[in-house]
Amino acid sequence: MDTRERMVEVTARLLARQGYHATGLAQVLAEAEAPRGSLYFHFPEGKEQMAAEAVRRLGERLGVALQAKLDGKPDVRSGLQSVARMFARQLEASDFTLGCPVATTALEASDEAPALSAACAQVFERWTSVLAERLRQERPRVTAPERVARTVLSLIEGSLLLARVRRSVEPLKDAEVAIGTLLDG
Amino acid sequence: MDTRERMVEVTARLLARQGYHATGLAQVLAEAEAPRGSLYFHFPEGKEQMAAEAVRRLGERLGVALQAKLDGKPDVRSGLQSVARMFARQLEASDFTLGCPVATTALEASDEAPALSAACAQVFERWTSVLAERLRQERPRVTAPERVARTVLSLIEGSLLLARVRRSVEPLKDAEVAIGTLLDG
DNA sequence: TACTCACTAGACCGATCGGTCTACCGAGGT
DNA sequence: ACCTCGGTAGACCGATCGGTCTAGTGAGTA
Repeated sequence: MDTRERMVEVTARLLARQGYHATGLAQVLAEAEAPRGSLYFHFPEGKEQMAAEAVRRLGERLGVALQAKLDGKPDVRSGLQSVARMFARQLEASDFTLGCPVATTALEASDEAPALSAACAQVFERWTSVLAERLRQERPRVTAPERVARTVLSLIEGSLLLARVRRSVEPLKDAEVAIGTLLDG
Repeated sequence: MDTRERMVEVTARLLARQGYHATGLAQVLAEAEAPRGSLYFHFPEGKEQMAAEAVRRLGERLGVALQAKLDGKPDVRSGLQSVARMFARQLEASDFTLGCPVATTALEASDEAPALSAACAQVFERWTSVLAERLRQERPRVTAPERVARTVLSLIEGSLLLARVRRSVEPLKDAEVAIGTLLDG
């Protein structure tokens, strides 16, 4: 794994856990065992550019996982509920430090780091399309699958936020139930 | 308004807009027109303590507003939908810089600032109870109003996050519809 | 007047921030 | 052998971070 790769990977991990501002370049470089010079060679625009790249990677990785979960289950509903359970497991296993990998960064960036914010928006957009596409495919007659997808994503994001702060997976369990209501109720 | 008051007020405003790490003491002190010494007189534990106080204030303020909205509408459903619309208005009016006033801080604090994180948790708890209480009162037979309240709060928080990042109130409009489904569907 | 004490005022601290700069290394081409 | 050049290495920069410290101020009390 080359230096650039290691830097992106480390940054991604740190962004997911502690967000943008709490992640210093010194920490990234130490964990990636890379010198400072390499950072500005690979990312001429500096920290924000590297973070944007890391966010895109996190987004794609989770996008693929999401796709897989949805394809691996008989219907969208159970697929989404299994996603909620996956997040619950991840939260507990990480002592409530790993929720949505980009949420913290997305909020931090939203009014001072346009490039980073754009990367986050792009990631959310992708997740929404994955979900909407699967909805369209399973339920051809549903109107506005994008809206349904966005609503479910909102619910999951919100419950991840509450769960993390509360240090309890209850909000995710509630969301799991609510997903059923939203899709079929 | 005394010095302490001004500091809390300024901190609250800045936390809502830019979060915890992006809010430096220098900025707070400048905007509050207070000297550095006063900060550590009023908040011996420093920045985190002051931020926790500001978060509690933000929480109570929004809690009261929430209560008022719910009491001022004929039923919980229309009350909550009006809350969603209020947030949509606020987001647009602020050029998408003002969503949930504590969400950014809550995520940032969740794994490195326990006192601050606790204040955030407390705030979310309060909002949940306000909503649950109103639910219990309007629909005595509903089971687990706390769960319903938490679910709706998750949905609103998530849609505020998406809306802010997307710079569009669409997610909030979708949430408004979904609130109806969750409560009555 | 003299003493107290809650509070203001801001100089100062070491640490860390993100970013720049120059020197260097080493594989590939000629 | 020599040069080029993609990339490493890390010293160094000014700015800013949160926090500490001492001096001073001013209203209240005896």
